[in-house]
Amino acid sequence: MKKYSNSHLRLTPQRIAILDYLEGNKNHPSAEDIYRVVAKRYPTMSLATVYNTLFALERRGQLVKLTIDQGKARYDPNISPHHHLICTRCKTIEDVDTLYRLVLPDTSFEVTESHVEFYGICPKCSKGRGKT
Amino acid sequence: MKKYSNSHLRLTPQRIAILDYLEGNKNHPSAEDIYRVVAKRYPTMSLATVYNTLFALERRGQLVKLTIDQGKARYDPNISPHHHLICTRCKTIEDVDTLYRLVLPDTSFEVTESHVEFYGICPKCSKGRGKT
DNA sequence: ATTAATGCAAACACTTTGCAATGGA
DNA sequence: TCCATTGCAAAGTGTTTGCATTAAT
Repeated sequence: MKKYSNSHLRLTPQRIAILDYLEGNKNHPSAEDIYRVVAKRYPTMSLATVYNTLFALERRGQLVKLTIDQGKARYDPNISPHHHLICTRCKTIEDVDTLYRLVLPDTSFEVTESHVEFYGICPKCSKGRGKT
Repeated sequence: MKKYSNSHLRLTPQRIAILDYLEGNKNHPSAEDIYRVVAKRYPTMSLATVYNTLFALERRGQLVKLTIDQGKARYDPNISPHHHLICTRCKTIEDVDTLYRLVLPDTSFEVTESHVEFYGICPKCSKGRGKT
């Protein structure tokens, strides 16, 4: 929550709960994931409020909406440029902080950002454990 | 259609229409896009049939489902490894055939494939034209 | 003749919207 | 006080499913 304190968000208890959950979160949760957790503490919480808050944060650039999952958005509070490692078996998404210098042959396209997705099998799943 | 002729698909007129439309298509169409086009020629065509065919092709590895668009899958008949250039204004997706050699620091994750997404503004939109 | 594919509608999953009630600033 | 936010429910998208009918092999 601290890192968001200077935002111009109206700090309702619901938003504080969401911000607290998101702070430093590396799980790339979906709206539903977030809802499930914060609803425990705030039983009146509605999914619409979660979406509302996520949208507000996204608009302020304090959150990144990932389109990695088909049909379900995942949210990433880590706004520094980074990439993702996606296990195709257990669907876990992990951060990759390596900086890749990717040069595009087509110079007439103004690239503002780039994102690398690595697909494969994570160590857990390789060992036959994984699969949620 | 020719390139799919050796697949084990039951070749119904509907599938032939879809395969014809997909052949060499560079537009990364959604299921709805495909439906709109093929339904002109086959008025009885149903969206479920489009999904059915897309799934069959995907399962056979003759088509790639892209998760670039939030909430709407896009399909790519180009199955050779390549990357994408996405205009954030007009949402156009263009292919990038450059081969990037991306080395991952984490060696315990078995990377099977990687995909680079470049976001930015395409030439058309830069010139103030774009925006569909 | 077999059996997969079609097409319709209904079901689903995720997200957005409308709006009266609430409560931060 | 004022106006953004909440929470509920309803509506909106995109996708999947069930099932009787149809048709490719």
